[in-house]
Amino acid sequence: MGWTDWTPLPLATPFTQEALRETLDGGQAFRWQFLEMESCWQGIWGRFVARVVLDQDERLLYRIPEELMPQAAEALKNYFLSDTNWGKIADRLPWRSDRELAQAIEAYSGLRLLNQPFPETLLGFLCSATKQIPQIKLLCHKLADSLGEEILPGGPLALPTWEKLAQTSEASLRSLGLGFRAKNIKKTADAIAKDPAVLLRIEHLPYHEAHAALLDFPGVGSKVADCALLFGARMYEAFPVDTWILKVLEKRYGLNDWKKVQLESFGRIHFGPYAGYAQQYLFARERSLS
DNA sequence: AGGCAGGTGGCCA
DNA sequence: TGGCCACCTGCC
Repeated sequence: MGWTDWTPLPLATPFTQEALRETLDGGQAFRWQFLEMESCWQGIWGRFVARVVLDQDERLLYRIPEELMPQAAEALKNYFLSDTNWGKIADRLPWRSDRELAQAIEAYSGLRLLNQPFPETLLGFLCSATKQIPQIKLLCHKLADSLGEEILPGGPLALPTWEKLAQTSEASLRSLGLGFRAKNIKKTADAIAKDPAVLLRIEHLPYHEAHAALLDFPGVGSKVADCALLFGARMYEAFPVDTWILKVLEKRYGLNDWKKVQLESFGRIHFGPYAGYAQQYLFARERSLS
C-alpha cells in the first residue's frame, strides 16, 4: 500500500498536540490509534483511511493510500471540518462568566468536533454502555475485523454496515465480546433493515425530533442519542450527560440532586447552541483531573 | 474477590 | 415520577 507524501491540511483553527490527541482519542471517535513505529495517528472512517501528525510548527500533515486519492483527501477535510473556525465558536461560549469552562477551553485550546459518518457513530456509541474508551475501541476493532469489508486489499477494515449487522446473529455478535450490547445492536440493525432510509432521515431532522426518533432504537437512550447526533450529525446543541459530565455539574456547578433530563436542559440553556462543544471541553478536563 | 465501567430498560411503589 | 436493579465482560 503506497502512501502519498505528507501534505499540509490547512485548518482555520490550529491544533496543539494535546488538542489533537484529545480530539482523536478522547472518546468522540473510536477508530484512531497512535502508531508508535510511524509516530503518527492512523484513523479509519467510512471507507477511508488516513494518517495525520502535527509538525514542529503545529501544522496538521496528512497522508493517504494512493489508491484512495483524490476522494479521500476531500473526505478528510470534510471529516475535520477544516474550514470551521472553532476558535470563534469557543469564543461564543459563556467562558467569561464561567470559570470552569474558561479553564477547560484554555487547557484544550484547539479541540475540535469531528464530522463522522452518522451510521457508524451510532454503532460506536451502542457499544459504549458502561465501557471505558479503550474497551469501546476494542469492540469497534473486533466488529470491523470480523464483519467489516476491506477498504483496500489486505488493508484496513471498515466498520460493518447496518445491513451486514442485520444479517449477523446475536450469538455471533456476542462472541465478539459485546455482551448485552449485542442484543441492542442486533435489534437496532433489524429495525434499520426494515426501513433502510431511516438514519438518513433522522440525520436531517431538527435536533429534538432526531433525538426522539433515535430513542426508538433499543439500547439508544438519551445519552447515546446525543452522542450520535453531536459527533455524527453536527447537531451541536446536543449535550450528552454521562458519568463524567454528571460529576462536573455536581461538583463544579453545584447542581446536586438534579435529574438527568434537567441537566441536559441546563446544558443546552447555559452553554447555548454549541453546548455539545462546551461539553467536550468539560469532559476532557474532568477526565484529566481524575 | 468484588466492584465498577462515556447506559438503558423494565419493574414496582 | 422516582428509585432500584439486571445486564455481559474485562480490568483493577
